[in-house]
Amino acid sequence: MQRDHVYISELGEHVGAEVTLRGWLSQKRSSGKIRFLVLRDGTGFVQCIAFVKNVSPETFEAAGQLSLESSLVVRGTVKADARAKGGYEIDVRELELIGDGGEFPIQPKEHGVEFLFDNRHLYLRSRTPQAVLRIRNEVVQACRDFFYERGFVLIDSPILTPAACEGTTTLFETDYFGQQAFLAQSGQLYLEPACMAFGKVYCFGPTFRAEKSKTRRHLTEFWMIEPEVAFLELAGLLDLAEEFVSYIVARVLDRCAEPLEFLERDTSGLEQIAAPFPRMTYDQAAEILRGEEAQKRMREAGAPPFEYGGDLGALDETILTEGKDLPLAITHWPKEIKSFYMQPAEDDPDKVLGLDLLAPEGYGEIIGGSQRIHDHDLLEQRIREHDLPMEAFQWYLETRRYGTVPHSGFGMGIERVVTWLCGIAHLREAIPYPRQIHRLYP
RNA sequence: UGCUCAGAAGCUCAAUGGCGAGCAGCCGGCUGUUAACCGGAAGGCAGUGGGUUCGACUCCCACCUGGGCAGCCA
Repeated sequence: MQRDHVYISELGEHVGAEVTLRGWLSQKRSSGKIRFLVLRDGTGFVQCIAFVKNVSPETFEAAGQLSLESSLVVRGTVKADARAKGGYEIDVRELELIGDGGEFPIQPKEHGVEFLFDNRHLYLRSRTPQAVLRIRNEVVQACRDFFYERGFVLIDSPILTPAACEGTTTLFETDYFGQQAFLAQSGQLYLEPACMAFGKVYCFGPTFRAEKSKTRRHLTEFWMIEPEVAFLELAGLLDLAEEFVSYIVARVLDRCAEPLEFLERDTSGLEQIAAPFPRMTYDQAAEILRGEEAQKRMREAGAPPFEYGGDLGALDETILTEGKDLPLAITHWPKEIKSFYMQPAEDDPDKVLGLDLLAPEGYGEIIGGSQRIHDHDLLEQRIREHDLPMEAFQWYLETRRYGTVPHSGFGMGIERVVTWLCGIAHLREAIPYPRQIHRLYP
């Protein structure tokens, strides 16, 4: 493509030459005879210097008048300068204002959470969101590459779904031409039939949970990537999950050094990550959580004590993973606390072949999955036990009626992974426009 | 939904029951700044409603709005 301008990331190829840059004014400082304009164009930042003797009086005056976030065309000479961040500066010859920045609400200073997210559409221009969202971009691309390279076929699942798959309380309800419909909370039920057609499939899209969660680990709309594989059993699923996570981490370390550094992410732990990960059963985890040490921690934190048979709480997950570099896989869960479609363990029918993968450093669950029940009658029985509307599951049951095979899959929350890799505190930073119980704007 | 914290200038925050500052914006100064610096003017019915008091941003009650934590889960 023929261009008459260059990007900031390309400045190294143009040292000594006069170039045209296009972007936004991200910072400015001025003195009597010299003005510093920091330009941002999406590929980087560069400081442009307007010196009174090198530009016309009009241009010098204009450089002083510019407000933050004004869009600009800058013409000037590229100079290598040791004083410059990034190594280059622009000796400005000419400035052209495209759009005045006005009184830009986001200032180079601290702001409150509410203000920043009320202004998320403008906050995206700041460095921190850009670093996080670039890492998100890499995570998503790595996921797609991983599955593509291994012959998985992308099967997009519907977002508008007819009936409650796992109970309606956590689903957003909507009206579908007079019929009740729900926003999907998982593509899994649609992937299981698809894996009987393509063998290895995955879906990747937004999913919706109407839970009134108010924590740093929850969004009402988030992105989940879900593989589903025919003839795969729990052991193979563990291998797949570990290989998958290792691949993503390696890709981000390889290609996102700059944003990781900007976020001041200590990557020493991430660099250790490679399959296999430590694995334990629910019973083994319970053993640790019922230990003296763990119980004491829970009392001190005022957290509810762990009880055998129950799900893991946030502190439980932290106790199991803190100080560890590798994620932790937990399998063989009590069937009462897991979904109806999970395959029972052969040697212990009270346990199901579920898999949770906990990120290290207390970042919590990033993957949840299982081997699925492939026996028609057993699945039908489970649907009945869970008081689910049998008629809504007829098509799902048919996967088991016609040439059923053991199969397994999992879902990975993209924002959870991004939050962990970035080492940031809150999931809302990891998605461009977060949706939370108290946030539907912008 | 429960517990907890907080609502004051466009933004971020001080102040024993008797209203202040920084940043942004405006005016002016400075040839190397890195959230630049220096000077000046301007900017306020303190979330809403009630109560206590000579007097309430401050103490009490209710409500509203949001943050943090918990549960639920990715």
